[in-house]
Amino acid sequence: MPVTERRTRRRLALRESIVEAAHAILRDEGLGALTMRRIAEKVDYAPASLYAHFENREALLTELCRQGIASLRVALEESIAGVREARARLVALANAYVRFALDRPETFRLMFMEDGALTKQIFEAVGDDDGVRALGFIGSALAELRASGLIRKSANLPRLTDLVWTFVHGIATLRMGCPTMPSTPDAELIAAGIATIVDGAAPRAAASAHSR
Amino acid sequence: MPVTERRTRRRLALRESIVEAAHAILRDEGLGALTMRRIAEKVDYAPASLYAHFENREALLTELCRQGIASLRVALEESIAGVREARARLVALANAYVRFALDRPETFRLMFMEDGALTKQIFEAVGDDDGVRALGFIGSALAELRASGLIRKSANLPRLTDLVWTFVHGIATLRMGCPTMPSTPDAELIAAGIATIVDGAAPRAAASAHSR
DNA sequence: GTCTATAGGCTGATAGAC
DNA sequence: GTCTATCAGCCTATAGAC
Repeated sequence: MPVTERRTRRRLALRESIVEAAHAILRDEGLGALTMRRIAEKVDYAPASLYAHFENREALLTELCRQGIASLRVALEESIAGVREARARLVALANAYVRFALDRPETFRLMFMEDGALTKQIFEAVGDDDGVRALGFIGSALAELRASGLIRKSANLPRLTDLVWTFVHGIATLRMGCPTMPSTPDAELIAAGIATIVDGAAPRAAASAHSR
Repeated sequence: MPVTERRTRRRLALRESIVEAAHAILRDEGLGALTMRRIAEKVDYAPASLYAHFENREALLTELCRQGIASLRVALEESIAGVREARARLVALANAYVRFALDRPETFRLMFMEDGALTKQIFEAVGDDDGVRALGFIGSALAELRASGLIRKSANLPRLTDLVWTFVHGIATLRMGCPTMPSTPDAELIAAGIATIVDGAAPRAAASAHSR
């Protein structure tokens, strides 16, 4: 039945264009401006029509959140493509994370700073595909550092991962909420932070191998 | 003129009760529920009457923000009262900061996560009294560590302060936006983070004086 | 200073015709 | 599936009487 197939294709295309419009509004005008009416206007449909494609506003936000996580994963993945040294990869990941937050602040807000319950739910629903894998990049780099002897065998990898993540998340959120406050430039802060964390877990004798 | 004095006292008392009501709503129901109507209802006045005491809603939010910063300063100050060791003071400050964020999430949100412009303005307006001094506690503890030789003389103190602050802020914001995510318990994460940062700045030979 | 009344918006969501 | 019309509510802020 090629007729129904064409139909569902069209239907999906419309659904996608709704999400795209929502995405643009979120990016350009913020979450507060993201109303069903505004989206409808942008896709040139009546507001009521959107409810044939999304149960309600929250379902739409959930979809935006989902796509945001996928984007972040891609950005992180690209940031380490071709970077061979595990330590340099950590720095690249940190920079990409902060850049994502500053480039798409409203998306980042929606993903991580708005509603803890929603965020948790999304991360769980998305599962291994995107959410957890984003963190996995950090964990992998650290595991490689340990395997190559730059981090001591006894190091607590999950805790190191959490250290890196909270630190990087702190830069992103502080930059967003308090733009001028940490006066150290991002790149310098990131470099110093990663160096501190990695060196802090180095085998005793080689502790200052990379520090100045 | 004791008559006008009584009047201004009453006026101030009412103003304060408005702020208190607003504070309670913010704490219990969140920023979204903080409307002029809701506040008026709580203080048992007509909505329009509030405008005799605050120019508009934003002025009220600004006041809440101001008081939030003062509270945070007090919490930080109390956390280090009687703690003699500078290193232990850093840990106490970090714990107090995170605890404040989790105890009063909506206030913390308003102060640091909502509107960068507002936050910046408040911090500047408040001046040395509260805002900057809050950070000063961290800086002072680090300066003392340096003076006592636990941190090397060449250490970049402002950068170390930024490292500590962004790290701690990261724990707070991640806990709020993504409650279950960093699986390391707060206290452990804080202890590990502060230890890493302080030890990372220790004089070369004594680098692992405190680490296990 | 406090009130009532209201201007002048906005919102998410639904009923029911087509 | 899409529309129009609308429900039922919310909001900030102001005018003007008292």
